[in-house]
Amino acid sequence: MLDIRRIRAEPEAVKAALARRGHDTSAIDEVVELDRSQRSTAEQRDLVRRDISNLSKQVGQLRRSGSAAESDELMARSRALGDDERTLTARADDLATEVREHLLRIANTPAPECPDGADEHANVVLRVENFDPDSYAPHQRVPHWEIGEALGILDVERGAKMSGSMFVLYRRKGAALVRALVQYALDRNADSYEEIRPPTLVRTDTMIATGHLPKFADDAYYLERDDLWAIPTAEVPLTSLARDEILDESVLPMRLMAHTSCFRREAGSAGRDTRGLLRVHEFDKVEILAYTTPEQASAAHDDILGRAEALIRDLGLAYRIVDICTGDLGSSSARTWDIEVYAPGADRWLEVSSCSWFADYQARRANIRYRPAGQKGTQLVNTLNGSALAVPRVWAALVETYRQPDGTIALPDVLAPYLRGDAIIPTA
RNA sequence: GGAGGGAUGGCAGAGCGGACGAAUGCGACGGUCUUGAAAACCGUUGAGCCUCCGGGCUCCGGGGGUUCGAAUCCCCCUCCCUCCGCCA
Repeated sequence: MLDIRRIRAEPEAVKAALARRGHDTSAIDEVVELDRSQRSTAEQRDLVRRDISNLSKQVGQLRRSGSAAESDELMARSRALGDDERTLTARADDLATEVREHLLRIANTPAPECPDGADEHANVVLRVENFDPDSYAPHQRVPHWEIGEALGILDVERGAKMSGSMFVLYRRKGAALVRALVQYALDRNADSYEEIRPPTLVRTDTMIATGHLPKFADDAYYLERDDLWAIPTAEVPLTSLARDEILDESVLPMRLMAHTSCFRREAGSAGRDTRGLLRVHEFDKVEILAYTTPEQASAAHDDILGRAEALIRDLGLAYRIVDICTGDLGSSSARTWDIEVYAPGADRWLEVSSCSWFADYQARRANIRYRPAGQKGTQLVNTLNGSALAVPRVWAALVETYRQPDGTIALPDVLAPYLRGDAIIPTA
């Protein structure tokens, strides 16, 4: 969430920044007003509390020195203040809750460099790599759902039978390829990212910390009986790893990575991209994430993008880097770069990575701070993360790109060690 | 799932309802001493909010309650530990 003091100090600047996203800014005016009453109510409450506390101290002293009549009188006066205190406290608490509820629903302000635009059409393609639309042969122009079925490596029908549409089942070398991609991504980042294997079911607070709740509850799977949420990305547990903690500056930047299943209801996109692996409810992903000081954030953002890009590049896929515009930016993010991979069979660009800088927006929700060396006090960290590798769409692009004239698939050699030495997927 | 024990500052660990934001130890930081370091000694050392910058308020796992006054008493919840049961 945003800093209430910043909103208080420069409401117009914050409104202007949110307007770049196309968001309604009336919530800012409301929160400013609520905050004003909250503070004045809290101040009145504090004054009453001070009086009660002073009277109580005197009562204690009088009791020891034995003036019962005097202490009885002070007790009566203090008791009378109790009602005021309760009323003011209740009012101040209600207002504080309202302020927080507003703040939790206000998006992050986009970075100044973020391109302006209303929706994804205004995203800016920064670079296109390894792509020549005329270089694809007819045997590569077959969509992966057809290839997958023909080779017996992707079973959409059985997936739907056991779990419903948009749940898929990988088989044989298709399943091995999932595992191979996961391990490839983990191994390539093990030099500076600590591997974590977090829970995939988390509490509500954990979902709030990253900004996935309260606003986007419909997008997540929820287990009512146990009050737990299925994570949509490993970003969720990894961001809560340091929740409510004060880190030593020497541990920053703190880099983490995790392979998890990710669960998405895709409530808003029913009927869209339903073929094959374009959009599925459950998928594997390797996420990389960093906690940094504000000064380290920019370099960490470059590092995350660079690592995600290197994985795709070394798989030999065609891809492009996209600068997400203000209208398409995720609500917690200040700046996001996507990597999209070209799938020649589906003939589409598929988003396979999203590398985001959240500034201190998530850190404030999650209360993650550090002690700047040599200074007293604490400061909020910055958080950043990116998908190192999201399996299904990369799987799809690989299978389509590397399909041979004879229908087999010759995967890139970098994956061979993870496929028991054999990067060929034979015809069934 | 059943029975019992616990949760206090960076860590360890005290804390008869009033002088407790909290003893003590360790750690960390600053200083003295030393060629330098160690040891010793002295001092400092939780977080947050508001402020008319004088100060005020909150926080002892979380939430309610009793009281003039709660770390301390009562109730509920969460988590941790021990034992039993079940189990990959």
